[in-house]
Amino acid sequence: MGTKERRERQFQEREQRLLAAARQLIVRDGLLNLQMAKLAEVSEYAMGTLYQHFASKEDLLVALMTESVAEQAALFQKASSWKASTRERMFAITVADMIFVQRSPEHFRVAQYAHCEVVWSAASLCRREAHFAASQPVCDAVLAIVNDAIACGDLDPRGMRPESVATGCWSLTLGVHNLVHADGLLDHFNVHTPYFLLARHMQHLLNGMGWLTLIDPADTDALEALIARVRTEVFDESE
Amino acid sequence: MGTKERRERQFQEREQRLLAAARQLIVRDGLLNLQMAKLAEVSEYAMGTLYQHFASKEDLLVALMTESVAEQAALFQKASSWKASTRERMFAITVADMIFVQRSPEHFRVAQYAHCEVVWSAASLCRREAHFAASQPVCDAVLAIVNDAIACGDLDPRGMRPESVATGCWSLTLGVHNLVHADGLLDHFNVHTPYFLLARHMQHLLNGMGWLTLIDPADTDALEALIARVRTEVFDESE
DNA sequence: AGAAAAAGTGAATCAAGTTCAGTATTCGAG
DNA sequence: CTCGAATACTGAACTTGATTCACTTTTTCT
Repeated sequence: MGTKERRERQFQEREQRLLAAARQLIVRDGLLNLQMAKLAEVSEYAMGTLYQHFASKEDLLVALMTESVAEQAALFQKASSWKASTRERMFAITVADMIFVQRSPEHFRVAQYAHCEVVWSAASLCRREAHFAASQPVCDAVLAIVNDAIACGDLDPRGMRPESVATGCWSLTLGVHNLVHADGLLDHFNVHTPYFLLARHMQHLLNGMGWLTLIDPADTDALEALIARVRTEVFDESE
Repeated sequence: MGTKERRERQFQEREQRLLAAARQLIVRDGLLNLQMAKLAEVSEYAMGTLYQHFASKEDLLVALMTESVAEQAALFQKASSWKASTRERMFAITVADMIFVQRSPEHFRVAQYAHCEVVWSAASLCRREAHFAASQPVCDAVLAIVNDAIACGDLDPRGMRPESVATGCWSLTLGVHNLVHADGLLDHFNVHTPYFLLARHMQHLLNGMGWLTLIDPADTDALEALIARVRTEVFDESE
């Protein structure tokens, strides 16, 4: 009989509901004010029940981040399998990230926090492993593009392994996310459209690697147009 | 009489001793295990005395980060005022960062954590302002190079403000720091010399911006040599 | 010297995460 | 359908560690 299976499924469903409730609380009150007791209250479960799902508060945060990463992976997949040149597909990854940040504004704050030693090491091993597993498709989507580019001659890696190529793009993106989320840092520094700037610097980086077809990063109109095109063509987004 | 002044000076000295003790505790036991009670014990002051200096534990962490930033600023100054081409000076900033991470391995973990909303917003306003103030020389050192490069024609910003140029380099660097400190992420991703890779990607980025004199990032021997040269020539480091 | 002010102390308080003994529900055999 | 076992759920009690504040000690200044 499927009793066991049904139980398992209901357990998973509840976990999703808990995560959704936690996410809502974070969006509403901020990460700082997330409390297990409040989560228990709004989700209408007892404390003990929460702890059936999450070994600790930190565990919950890692789970939350992992859930978001699955969404990110879906966007990256779309970018990766777009029928376009490898250079355009790589750029589409950056656009995917821009869209992701827009759709899940809380994700990056959670991820930044959850990646800190303090939180990460307090999460259970299996959550951490699940997070790695969920991140794999994200990596794969990017690596597929890099490999295609090398295979078709768009990119001469000149001794770099595909992972090393990808790490450059990844770092640049991650760095911008960090700056954006560090309080009023960028305002203080007079940078007001960080993600457009990311797009431009990504083009600098790709040009610098010699990834064909080179484009002119200074042509901001063309860059805007490209972003808009990717948004509609790959992600069915208007605006 | 200088009673007030002496008091003030002794208070500052004690604060430095407290920060040093906290840093030692973090290095020894990890950020996770930093406890105010332990700090009180090793520094031989009472709890209440600690709280004369730091409004909260978070406040202490921000203070710790600010202290490190001053050290970073000193390294960046050296790089910025090096008598060399603007391109070389800009690259020296990256090397300064590599040295900084080496010298203060705990800094980045603390900074990553302290920049999270959870910690940052729990620190006192004046600590946060002090942190901005301490960061200013770091920004200035980089901006000076960008401005010089524009002035002497090494770099055509093509519509970017100097801050935007700097933000690209900053993001790339910050992103690498993040990846390095995210547990076993890079190992898992098969990247084993992240800071050398950073150097290479920085050259890609600078080349991509058209920052003269262009160099060949694929010539890893030359890159190693350049790093070594900057280390000895600018920072009096052997090895 | 001695009163007032300032600085220092650490036990008590408080907040929030975590546990677990007790209660309720579900399951499956008879 | 009933009942005992197994499983799940509950929330009050416990624990940990940050923070406070009534009290003590030291310093200052007349």
